[in-house]
Amino acid sequence: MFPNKVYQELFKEFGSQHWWPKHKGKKRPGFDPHFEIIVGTVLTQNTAWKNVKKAIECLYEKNLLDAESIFAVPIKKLEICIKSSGYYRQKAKKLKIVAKFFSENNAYHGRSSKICTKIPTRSQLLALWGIGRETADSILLYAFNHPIFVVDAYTRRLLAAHGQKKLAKADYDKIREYFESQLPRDYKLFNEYHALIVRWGKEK
DNA sequence: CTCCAGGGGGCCA
DNA sequence: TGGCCCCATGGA
Repeated sequence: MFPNKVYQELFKEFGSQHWWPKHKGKKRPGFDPHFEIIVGTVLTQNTAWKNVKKAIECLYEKNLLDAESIFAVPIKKLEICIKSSGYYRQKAKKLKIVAKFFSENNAYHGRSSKICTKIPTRSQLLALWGIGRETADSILLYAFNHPIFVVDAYTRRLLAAHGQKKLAKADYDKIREYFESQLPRDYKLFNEYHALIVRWGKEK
């Protein structure tokens, strides 16, 4: 397949998907929109976005949409708040770990006036319990505008649908490197492409 | 009723 | 490495 050509076709069919950023700090004044994206990447693991939205709203209402607050809040309260996103015990633990990482790295302060500029490395993220390759890459791409191609189950189906049966079953990083080698290294392109692939997959 | 969503960790051969 | 199983809610 020709990744560039497929992208054009998908965009022509579905248009812009408006994944992240969903709002640039306007919807939640006082909170760093980047950290909300990071929370979203964790909560949406194998979960419908609709269920995640409720959880994020709850976190916002309880002033828990920044690293320091999540790090400090009792985990039980966190669990109750994110219950709608499923796997809520595991995800509460994951959010705690992620919040600890970003507060210790002095990356997020929860206030828009101190937005993060320090980009974590992929291996730093992968070292965190609960952060696998797809989530790490989603954080880098969607929260930090780092041009890395996010691979998921739909990406494999897309490859298979275009005759790349072999590559579709290959290792995550082989697929990622394939797309990255075939496309200009543009974070906006990667952002939209992954979202379009998911949209395509849901269309079935 | 079943199936699955914007995955990842643990375990075992 | 690769294949299972588990985690859990909510909508179709």
